[in-house]
Amino acid sequence: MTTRRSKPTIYDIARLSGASPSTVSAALSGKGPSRRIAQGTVEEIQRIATDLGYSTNMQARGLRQARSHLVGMIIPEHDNRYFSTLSRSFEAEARARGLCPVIVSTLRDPAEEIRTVETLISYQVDFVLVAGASDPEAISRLCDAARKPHVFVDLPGWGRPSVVTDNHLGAVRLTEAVLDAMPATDDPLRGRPYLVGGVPKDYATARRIEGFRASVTARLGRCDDDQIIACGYAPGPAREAVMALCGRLGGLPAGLFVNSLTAFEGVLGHFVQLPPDAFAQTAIGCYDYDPFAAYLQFPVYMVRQNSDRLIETAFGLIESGRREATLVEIPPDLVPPRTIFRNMAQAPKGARGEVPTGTPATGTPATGAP
Amino acid sequence: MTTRRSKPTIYDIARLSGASPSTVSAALSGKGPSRRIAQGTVEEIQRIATDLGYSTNMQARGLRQARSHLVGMIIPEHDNRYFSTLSRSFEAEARARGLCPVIVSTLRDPAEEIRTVETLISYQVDFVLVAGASDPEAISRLCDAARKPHVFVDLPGWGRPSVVTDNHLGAVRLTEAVLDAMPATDDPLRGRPYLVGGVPKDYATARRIEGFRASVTARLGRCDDDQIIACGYAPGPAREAVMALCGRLGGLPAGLFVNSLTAFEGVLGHFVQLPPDAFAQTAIGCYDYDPFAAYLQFPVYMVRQNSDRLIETAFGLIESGRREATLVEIPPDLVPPRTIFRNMAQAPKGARGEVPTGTPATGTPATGAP
DNA sequence: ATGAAAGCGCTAACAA
DNA sequence: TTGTTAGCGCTTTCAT
Repeated sequence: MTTRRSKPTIYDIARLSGASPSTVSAALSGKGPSRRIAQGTVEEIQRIATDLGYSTNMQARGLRQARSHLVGMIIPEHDNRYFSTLSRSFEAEARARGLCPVIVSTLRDPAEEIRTVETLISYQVDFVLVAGASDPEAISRLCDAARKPHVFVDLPGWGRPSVVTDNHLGAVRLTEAVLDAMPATDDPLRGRPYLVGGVPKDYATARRIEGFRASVTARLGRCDDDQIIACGYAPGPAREAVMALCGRLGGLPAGLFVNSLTAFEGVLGHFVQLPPDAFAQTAIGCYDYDPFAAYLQFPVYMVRQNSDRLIETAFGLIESGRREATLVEIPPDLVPPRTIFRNMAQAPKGARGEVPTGTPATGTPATGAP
Repeated sequence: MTTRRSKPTIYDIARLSGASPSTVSAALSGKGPSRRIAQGTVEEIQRIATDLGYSTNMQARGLRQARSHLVGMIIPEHDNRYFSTLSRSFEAEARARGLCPVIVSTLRDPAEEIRTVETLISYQVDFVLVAGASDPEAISRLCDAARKPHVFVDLPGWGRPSVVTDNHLGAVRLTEAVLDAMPATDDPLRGRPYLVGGVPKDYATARRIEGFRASVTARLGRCDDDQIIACGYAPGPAREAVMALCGRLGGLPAGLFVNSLTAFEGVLGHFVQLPPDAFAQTAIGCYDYDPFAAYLQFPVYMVRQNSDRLIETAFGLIESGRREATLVEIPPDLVPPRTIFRNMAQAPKGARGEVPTGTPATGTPATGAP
């Protein structure tokens, strides 16, 4: 094959095959049968195309068809195991449909969110999934103006098709696990569980707080406002918040519900300062799952959202063409700790007694021990 | 603003403003000055555009300009802290240039790599960054045929512009940290460090093995082949490999160099089966960094690659127009453990004596302790 | 300082 | 079974 000076087009193939451009186009996009092109012609055209290293110019096709076969998703950040898992699911689902996934993060910046959605629209993406948006309504306005189908994931849009985790259920399960694991204390302040992290105006956080409150109230009779410390998602403030809390209580609380992985990173930033036995009297849970976080020194209960189902459902909503208010809730899983505390026989003083059972935390089931 | 039946184009704006489409085009793409359009005209056009909610159709622009303003990057997987950090850097760099980032993962499947590159090319991406490719030469052939500038990141391409971490240096540093932390043992087999994970034919793994061997040989006089267990990147095989190793040695080795985060996930899958004091006599290091992995029960030394510099440099190479063989190596950082073992005063029996210093492992510096 | 016209590569109607 | 034609929305000469 000689080096061409520019990319081959269907006109090159038309010339070489003696067929017309439209025949080439049809043959190359699998429309041979419906256009009833002769088998031989199709094969000849394909052969030449392969020879030439031809590939369809998707911009031209997209311009003509008024769509792009691109599908967009916006997420707050890439380097977060929850969102990167959503990305994985989104890619799989897009590919299964022959679409090209475009995943862009917004760093939780509302202005960046808007700009990103505008960009995706100007590339004529076929539709967009919006995960963890901070201003859903602004996004919906934009998409509506451009007639872009869109579905909210993780955080619901107002009166829009949305698919979210059953945050209430997840929070209840996590809170109950923490309550079960909490040691009894006489100290009235340290004896209560606390929730740290999240943005109260976010639907997800609000629902989790409700679940937390409900569980705590059911178990302990009450849940006070100072048990809720919604200091945002970022690690820094979460670290400060936990530090302040520990200062206030004179030590770690008996129970801690951390509301996101990023907040948990911050919490660990404080924990690293504490002596090892500080954790013996504390039960810890984290909403969202990260395999490494599941292996920390102290047992951590985690909530794993069902990424595949969230995304599948979102694609389903898009394809159903729904535009009315719809809120689908997907139940998450509670993942018990997978720490070395599992083997109780050799557990050091200070380790607590639960032997977690339940499903393994990663795909690789733990079999056989020495 | 009334609801339009389809997206407004420059022709709508032309009609409304009385200007011609070409004037509108120029005014809207900042070419007012060079085309010397009257200030007033430009402003009027912009006003109407805003009114209409106009946004450029990038497919049409791209078709005309024979480029897309899209830039592609392929990575092996999204849900891996190393690659997701590369994604973050890539996005930042793309945005700084007014380009739209398209990041697609290939799940380490060579066929998927090829398909993905073909897809990116058919969307006329301006250039592509290739991270962690398993078949760089095939990718280069494709890109060359399409005259697509491309740079390899993380794993070099053969005779192509590439920017990689200084794997040798990183491995030497990590190995030395492990060697320093290794307890002395009489057992000749357990007393040696082992390297687990990676693909020997990968350049990165090969260089790391070289570094490992060099350090081990310098310190211990020799390094045998059975100390290198390159069982791939996936968690499952890594878990099996470590399990087998422990079986062979009758316990954990004194030193363990894990060659990737995914392999480390597998290693932990085995560790979870072991009694807590099993780790007292082992020094552990992991190539690549994950904040949660940095907080595990036992101290873990980690190598953090400089994502921002890798990506910046890659963009630089693209922009310089280089096509010849170039290999830029970026030195990585050694991140000391940030475990609760830091506070030595209260460290339990079995904890080792180093108080790690050096740079904090996350962006949030650890200040003030209770 | 601005307009007219051509054309990027493709597909969809309509002819034949 | 295939070819002809028009046009998607934009940018870019070239004219004025």
